Amino acid sequence: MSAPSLRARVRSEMSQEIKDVARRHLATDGANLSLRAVARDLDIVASALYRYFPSRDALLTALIIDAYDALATAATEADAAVPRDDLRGRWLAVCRAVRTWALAHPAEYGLIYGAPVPGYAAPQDTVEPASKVILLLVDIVVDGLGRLQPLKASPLTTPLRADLRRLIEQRHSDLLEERLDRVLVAWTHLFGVLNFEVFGRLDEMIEARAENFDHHMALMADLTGLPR
Amino acid sequence: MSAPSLRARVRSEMSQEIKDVARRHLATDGANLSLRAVARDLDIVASALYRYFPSRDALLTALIIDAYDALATAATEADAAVPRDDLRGRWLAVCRAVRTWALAHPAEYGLIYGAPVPGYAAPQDTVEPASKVILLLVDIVVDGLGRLQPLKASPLTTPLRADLRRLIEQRHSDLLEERLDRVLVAWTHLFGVLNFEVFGRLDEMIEARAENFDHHMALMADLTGLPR
DNA sequence: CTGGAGTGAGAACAGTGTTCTCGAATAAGT
DNA sequence: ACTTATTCGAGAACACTGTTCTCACTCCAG
Repeated sequence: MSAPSLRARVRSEMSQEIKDVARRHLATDGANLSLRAVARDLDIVASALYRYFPSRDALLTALIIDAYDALATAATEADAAVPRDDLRGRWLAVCRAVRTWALAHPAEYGLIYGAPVPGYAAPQDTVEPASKVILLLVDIVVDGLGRLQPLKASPLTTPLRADLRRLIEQRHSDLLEERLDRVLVAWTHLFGVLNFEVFGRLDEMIEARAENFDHHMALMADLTGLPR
Repeated sequence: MSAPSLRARVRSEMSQEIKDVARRHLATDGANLSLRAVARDLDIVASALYRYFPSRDALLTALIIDAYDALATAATEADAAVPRDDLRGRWLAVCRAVRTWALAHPAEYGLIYGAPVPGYAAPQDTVEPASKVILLLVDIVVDGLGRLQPLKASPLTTPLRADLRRLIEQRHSDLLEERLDRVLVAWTHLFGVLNFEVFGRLDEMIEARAENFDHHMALMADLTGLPR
């Protein structure tokens, strides 16, 4: 669409460069990101950053959104690379992609799945990319309707069933509440294992991390009723 | 024993008071804890804090240790209040106690189960209280040996089995590798749900939080083979 | 060609963790 | 009981931080 106005182009390039440097600092300093240090690396004075991001929080928010997006595309691409009817293959591919990304970018993972800073309200821009992974898992199960294994009974209480019903109607898929429940269990577990692994809670306990992860996610596939 | 030397007593009282104030600040400011703000609340100058804690990190470490201890005793007491042979009752009591504590102290929970700051190595003092919850869960299962339900097959790879074997021998209990594996799955899941709930990832998804939690942990009890 | 917008530099302000020095108070040793 | 040593808090100082303002300079549009 017409001229991106050279100035606008170098501007977005500069924004990108700032985020890249900030990301690099994130990896070593964690969430205590120093604007002045970022500026130094860019041979720029700190106040100049404010032409691109109105505050430190805004920069962090941009990094958070980027992280969600990167994770989502990694998972989506992994899913797309597996034949549609290989449900377990897709399931494992998505889970492994999430893990691979998380291990490759621990600081950014911590930014989005660690403890949020109190008072920092996640902007609306983050909710859509944040829900991408669970939607992928749901899609896999939906694609398997008719071939899924029956679930061992585990009764849902009425209020919980209502929550599930609401979620199903929002996306107007036609899953049973029990089935969606299991997907949510699996989704919860996925990030439970990853938090433990990325945050170092498995150190000196489990050495066979990859095997452990695959095993956990296979159990979750069973629990969800994916056919073998 | 003997004389706690009045000076040592007021010293430990002061340390306690500092931690209390710091805890209060933690709840509102998150991990960016300001020493000077804490000092102000105590009508003390910031440098005076260094008589009690050699650095800000040291104060945070003390808070972390306290948090682990508080969580561990909450869980232990909950377990002790249920008849020994009511395995599922004990299981649910422990899980609920962890949840209750986490929801009552979200900032401290985030401190110990959120993303760790890079470069901050958890001191040795934290590993023992940190493993208390999983040990409680293991104990419940061990107390049920002979009454446990057989596990649906889900083969363990050799390296993973070796990890589990090593853990079993460290504590010289006589669990099967498969059984310990399920306890670890349940343990992982416990903190997976709690991270989601405490860090707000269930907002606008699940309203029936308590029911959801109980349901998840009951599923984990099933998966571990606790008799009904 | 000229006004206006976009950009970066620099100074300034309030806040931070940390170190050091210096009196005052308290405990310990003789 | 008197002196010596230790502990404590205050205060100043240093090197940082995020943020705001003002001031030049450059670029593009009318």
